[in-house]
Amino acid sequence: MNILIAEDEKPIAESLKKNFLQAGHNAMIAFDGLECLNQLTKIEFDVILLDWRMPNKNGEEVCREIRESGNETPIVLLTALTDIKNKVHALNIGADDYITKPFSFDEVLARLQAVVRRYNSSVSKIDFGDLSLDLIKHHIETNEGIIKLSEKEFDLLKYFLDNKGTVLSKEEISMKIWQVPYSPNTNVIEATVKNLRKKLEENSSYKYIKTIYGEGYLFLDN
Amino acid sequence: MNILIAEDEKPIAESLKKNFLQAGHNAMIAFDGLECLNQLTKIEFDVILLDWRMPNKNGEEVCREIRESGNETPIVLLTALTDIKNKVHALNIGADDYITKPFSFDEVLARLQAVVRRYNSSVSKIDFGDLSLDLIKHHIETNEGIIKLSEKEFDLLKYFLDNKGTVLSKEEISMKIWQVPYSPNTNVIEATVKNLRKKLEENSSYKYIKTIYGEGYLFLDN
DNA sequence: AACAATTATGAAAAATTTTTCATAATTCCC
DNA sequence: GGGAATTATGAAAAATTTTTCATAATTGTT
Repeated sequence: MNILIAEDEKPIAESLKKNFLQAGHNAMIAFDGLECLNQLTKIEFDVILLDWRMPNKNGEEVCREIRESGNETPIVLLTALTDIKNKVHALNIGADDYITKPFSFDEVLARLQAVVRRYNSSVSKIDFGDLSLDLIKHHIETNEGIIKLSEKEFDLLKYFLDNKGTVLSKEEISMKIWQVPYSPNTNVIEATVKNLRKKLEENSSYKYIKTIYGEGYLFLDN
Repeated sequence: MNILIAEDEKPIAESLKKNFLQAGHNAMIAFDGLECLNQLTKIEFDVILLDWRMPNKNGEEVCREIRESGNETPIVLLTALTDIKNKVHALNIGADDYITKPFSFDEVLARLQAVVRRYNSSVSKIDFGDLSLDLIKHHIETNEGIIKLSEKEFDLLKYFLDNKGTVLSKEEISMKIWQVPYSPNTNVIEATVKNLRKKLEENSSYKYIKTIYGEGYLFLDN
């Protein structure tokens, strides 16, 4: 996991970082609110551990600004306050969880992992190469914008993504996407592959769909 | 929200119930672990508030059994222990959150709502009436089978479901579904509503989409 | 290299979805 | 109840998607 620690108390921040590294994760420290927001524009984190009290924008402001910018990275608030109103409040301004100081490192890690687990299972996108398939909106998102997909193109791409790295025969593709046994007197599959390839290759430098002569198609990420 | 309170201390359970009802929710009490499991086989709840210490199976056992039965209803544990090991443990046996006693009612409610919100956003189907919209496959599932939806029908239905109970003006619908400001010299909205209504009403006895004359459309479940 | 089998592709045809149009039905308000 | 405004609807037109067709290009085999 890639963790951003936003905490102005140096000993706490560094002890957390040390423990995260030891547990096999990656962690960076931001010593105030502005630095935290700044880091987020540059690097993508899996989770943000955010102190409630910080110089240059406090946790609440930072939390709100993160959400307003459309960033949905899970946030866990670290609060020294026992004041319950703030805890309740935290969940309402877009934080995903909070931990009351003093805390044990085990508790912090368990909370972060729980929050990340929930977030990942709630995400309805599949990333591949430099593209991302939105499973709800049925389109591809790129750095440049949106690629619209027809229904058949979406179904085929999703099938490829669900089976990347394995060769899919025309028989399998036909059953899954057209719900009919493969028949050689149509070439809808080839035609659809062609159109999907075109959309992918016009928007990415990767060549995702390989042809395995005599066997089928193979989808690769890299 | 439909809430199951599993708590053996009568005053606590009943005070919680009273407060939930007052806040406009529905709540039932199970006074021990077995009763809790029993209730769950009969009624579907939105969230379970589970005391850690209970006669006839404690919170941990109940939590584990609920998950083993395939039930994914969000669970919030209520724990009198300050023992951190148990808190960490709670998240690992399938609970979604926990609250340490003593708690304020506001905190309990905020936690429950946060957990339910997260759960709902992680689910890829939206149930309404006797139908269910599959957000990935873009079709409706009924007891009798599948209703295919065109893209515009899906978008519109999802928009209705995301805003059920509130009147949506044609201006709002036009912006959201067609990405253009509403114009009275087209009637695509009416036409699409008509087609969607037809599919819904051919497959359900509910009349989901109400017309609010001069204001817009209102989607209702019941 | 030559041949057969397989895959790719542009363009046309067919099918479906989306939108428009003309008109009917309903609601609101006096 | 009558009239204006709003909404509903069937059918046609337009746009898009899906499939087919004819042919080109590529691959594996000998």
